[in-house]
Amino acid sequence: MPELPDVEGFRGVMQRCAGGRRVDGVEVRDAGVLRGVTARRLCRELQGRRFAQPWRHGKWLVTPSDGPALVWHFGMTGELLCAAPDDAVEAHDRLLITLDGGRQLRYRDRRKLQGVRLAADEAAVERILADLGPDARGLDLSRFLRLLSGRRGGIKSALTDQSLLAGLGNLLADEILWRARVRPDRSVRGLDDDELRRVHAAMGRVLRSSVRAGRVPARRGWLTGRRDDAEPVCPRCGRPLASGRTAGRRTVWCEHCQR
DNA sequence: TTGGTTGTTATTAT
DNA sequence: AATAATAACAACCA
Repeated sequence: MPELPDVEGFRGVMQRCAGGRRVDGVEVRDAGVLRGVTARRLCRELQGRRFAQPWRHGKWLVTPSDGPALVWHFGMTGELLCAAPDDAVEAHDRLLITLDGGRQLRYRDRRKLQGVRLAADEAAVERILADLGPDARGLDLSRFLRLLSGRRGGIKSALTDQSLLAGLGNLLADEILWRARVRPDRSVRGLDDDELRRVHAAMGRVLRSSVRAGRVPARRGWLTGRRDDAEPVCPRCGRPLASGRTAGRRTVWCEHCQR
């Protein structure tokens, strides 16, 4: 799941559940989600700390405290939940953080492709996020055009390159390009001004709706709502959708609508 | 059993 | 130097 909109949702969960709260207990149920920190040290460093305002960059969530910060990445299957401590713990709840005031933050992740890091200070956070481009949300047109100018290679691989701009994943990239009527395998250099503007405008609209929904919505009017159908058709023209591999990922597009 | 999956990273190739 | 392709990571589902 987690692309920019999902992580933005987790930021909200974090803020509502843990903002201003103190850590009363930490339970690591599966240390496989800890990156560069042992369960012992995580518990020791976090115990008694008070969470401050969480923030997001791309697909990363940073949750500072009056001590160290936690830096979260959700991989393909991670999520952050706010629970009551006596709610049943599920099989993939890997980390439980009990807060004062009677709530519990839970990191649930089936595949454990990413996880949680501990950053001692702001500089350590910056080091973790150092290779990311600017956040895709709120990127204005002129900055967007500047980022893409001189870029070789395909538009989809550019959009999903986190070091170029941060936050877009496979579903968002396909959705944006479908909306902009641009084929995913087009080279960036081959796109004219109008096409680039359309991609930027589609990015803005898709992100706005997706952030509101907390995910890329699988609505029937969206490509994302069709791509997993047995015989998917374009929501715009009704013709069968094409599917293949671009930038190493499954890619779905409409041969008729996207040029 | 095999293939596929919304994530990143390392390695190799172009 | 940049980009692209591939496998690996891990777990599950069809």
